[in-house]
Amino acid sequence: MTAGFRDTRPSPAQPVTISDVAEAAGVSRQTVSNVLNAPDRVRAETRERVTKVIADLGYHPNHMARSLRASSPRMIGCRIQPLHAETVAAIQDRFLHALAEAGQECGHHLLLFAAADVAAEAEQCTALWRAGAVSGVVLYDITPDDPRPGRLTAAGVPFTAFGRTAVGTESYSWADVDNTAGTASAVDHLVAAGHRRIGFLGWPEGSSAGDARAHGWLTAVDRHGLLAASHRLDVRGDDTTTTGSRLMRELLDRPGPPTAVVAATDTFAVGALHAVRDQGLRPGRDVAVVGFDDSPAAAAMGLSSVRQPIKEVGRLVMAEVLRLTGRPPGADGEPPQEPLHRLLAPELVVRASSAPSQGSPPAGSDASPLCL
Amino acid sequence: MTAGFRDTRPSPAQPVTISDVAEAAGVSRQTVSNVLNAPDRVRAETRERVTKVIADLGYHPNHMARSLRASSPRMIGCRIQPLHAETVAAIQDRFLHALAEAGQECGHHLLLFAAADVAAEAEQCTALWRAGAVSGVVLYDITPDDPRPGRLTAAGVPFTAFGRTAVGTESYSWADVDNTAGTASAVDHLVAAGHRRIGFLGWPEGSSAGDARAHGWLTAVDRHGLLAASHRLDVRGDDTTTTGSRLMRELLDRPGPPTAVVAATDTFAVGALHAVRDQGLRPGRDVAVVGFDDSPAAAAMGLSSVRQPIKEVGRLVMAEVLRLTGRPPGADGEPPQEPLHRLLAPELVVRASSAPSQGSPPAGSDASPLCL
DNA sequence: AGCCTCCGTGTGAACGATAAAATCGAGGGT
DNA sequence: ACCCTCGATTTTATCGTTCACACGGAGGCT
Repeated sequence: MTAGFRDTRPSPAQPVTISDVAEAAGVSRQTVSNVLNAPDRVRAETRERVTKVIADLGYHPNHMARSLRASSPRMIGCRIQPLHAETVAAIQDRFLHALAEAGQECGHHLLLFAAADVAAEAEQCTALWRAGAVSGVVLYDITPDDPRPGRLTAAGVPFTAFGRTAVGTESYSWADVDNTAGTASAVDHLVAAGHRRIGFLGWPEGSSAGDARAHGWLTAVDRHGLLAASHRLDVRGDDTTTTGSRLMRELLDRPGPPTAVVAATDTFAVGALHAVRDQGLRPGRDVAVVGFDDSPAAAAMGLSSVRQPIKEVGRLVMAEVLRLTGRPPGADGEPPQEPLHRLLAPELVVRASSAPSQGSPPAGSDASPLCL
Repeated sequence: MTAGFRDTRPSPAQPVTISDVAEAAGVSRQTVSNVLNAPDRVRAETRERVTKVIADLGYHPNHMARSLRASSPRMIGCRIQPLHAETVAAIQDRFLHALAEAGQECGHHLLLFAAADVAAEAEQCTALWRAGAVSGVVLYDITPDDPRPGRLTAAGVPFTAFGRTAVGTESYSWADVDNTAGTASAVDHLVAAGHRRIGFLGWPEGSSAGDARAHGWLTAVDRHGLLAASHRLDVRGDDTTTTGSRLMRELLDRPGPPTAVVAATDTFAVGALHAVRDQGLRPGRDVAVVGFDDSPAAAAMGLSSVRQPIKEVGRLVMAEVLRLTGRPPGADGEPPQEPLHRLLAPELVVRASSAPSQGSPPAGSDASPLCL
């Protein structure tokens, strides 16, 4: 049934405290504390003795006690969203992982909570902060008219956002991927490959990232003087492969069909690839496709895609929220800290779906053959 | 730059404590505490007065202080994995959300951390528990020879797993989806539809869920007396649509090709659907396909799929780990608690990819038309 | 009247850790 | 011999909350 009746000593029934260590080492509590927090104040000999006892007893400083004393919980709050779409999900996963990893390096952990909607999320954030359970919070998936930044600012909760609203972005800290530059670089790449009619597949207007991606496509097409040829090749729908397929078929059926498309997500792009092949066209040779997000599926299928530096965003956002919580801005006369506004450049990963003419790439190259 | 220079009162620079409330209400700390934790011990009149002051001052009990006093952090630890495959990711998202939601109902939160591998994860779990940062931990994505349950048991860390190892399952608490029953029900469904040669697409041996799904297919096929016709139709590879496609093509090229396949994941299944259509066959009519996980993609594409009751698993796992942490098993003479072993039945969601003969289903039915 | 009980409230201690201040001993300068 | 400094360590106080107990007054019972 259970392992053994009397454990040797690996799992102490009573957790070992700093006093236990002090007693065992023949010093006072504070000396043990100094060994851990200010080793230079302790004589080398004593330090070694205490360190050994700490290891022997398996002592770990109590997180709650430390947080209480420092009145800093060393926790960053973050909501986990229910599964909306596949794309969001994939990003959420990677973002949360990046946050957790970045926080861990400075001894901070992630406190995850669920909330029904953004209003409930803002309330939760405020409550958690007031209760001293988190020193700050992270927001993501920001919509243009998102109420969260405003409410948290009003409540005085330190936070940093991945993404930004349409207005008021100067008053809070955020980091965002330059979606506009992402789709623009995709267009540049396609133009350089000789394409002149370049379509766009994306969400309907109303999302922050989506609108920026559409805008990047539009301005880049215009900049290359291809607006007249391309501006009718802008189609929108919800983010599924099915819709991507349908939209692409529509485009190909038009009088002046595109020779290349930029998709707002890999999901759209995968759907588009199917549609291309359905029409008996060769993806990458007859019609080029570039996706967005560089999902595992893109790598597997040889789909060119714009890679978001999610890990970097996570690091930045975590670093910023920690900076904000470092010294509360309410403190005496201190000048209020300048909020962070950072736009990170995404990176276009070229694969077979948009560069078949590359010939046989060297082994291990990212431009793997298109196998659909 | 910043909103205002002197906030009216919404964000108190100094957090309001229980003593502040006590002073403002003209009672002692303990009375305020009683109002919150044992209202029946306080006279109604006093209770109302204190409650009002609490609301006015916006008092929230300090989480850290409460945890320290109770020596129970009301936190459950859980690792977040880096993105392995798409399938894992989708499940991870939903599982973490289910956990967070279930925990919230009893005032518990999720502490997320990153770890390079299972060994590091076990170490982190132990450290977090020793440090009193979590009252217990949750494991998931368990492999047959997973070292985590053993190590955590040895360290005395309360935990519950989503999934189980090959041996020793009786000594720890777990909940799992009955993967075997899932693929078996898919086979039953296909047999009922008249299929006799039923293939299987899955991972190579070595994963817990994967082996169980393969086993379910095999035993069900055998039970229906179709082993001879089907046993050579078992193909394996990594979990990508590309591989799914390739494997399906292989199956269809064989002498006695399958008229239906059961896939270990929706990813395999989506790939299989592509291959079917490539051969000029009609998915659902000529060749039936059933996936696993009921991902959003499956719903969108009309792919029949076995749905895992993730939400229910999350609730169960959270409830169990809270039960385990309720009273430490090390306490005096108390009989050790019986660990939980629970197998949850998945549910087959039939859609067009395996039941085209259903004709036009009533509007809103799950058996939506197959649009690939 | 005297004693016990019960109810509402207040006081002291403790949870485990750490910042700040006090203490102690050794050495150095005059 | 005295004072001073300096480094190593201990003592004291504190973070915000809750448990265990003490206290005082009202009421009932003998």
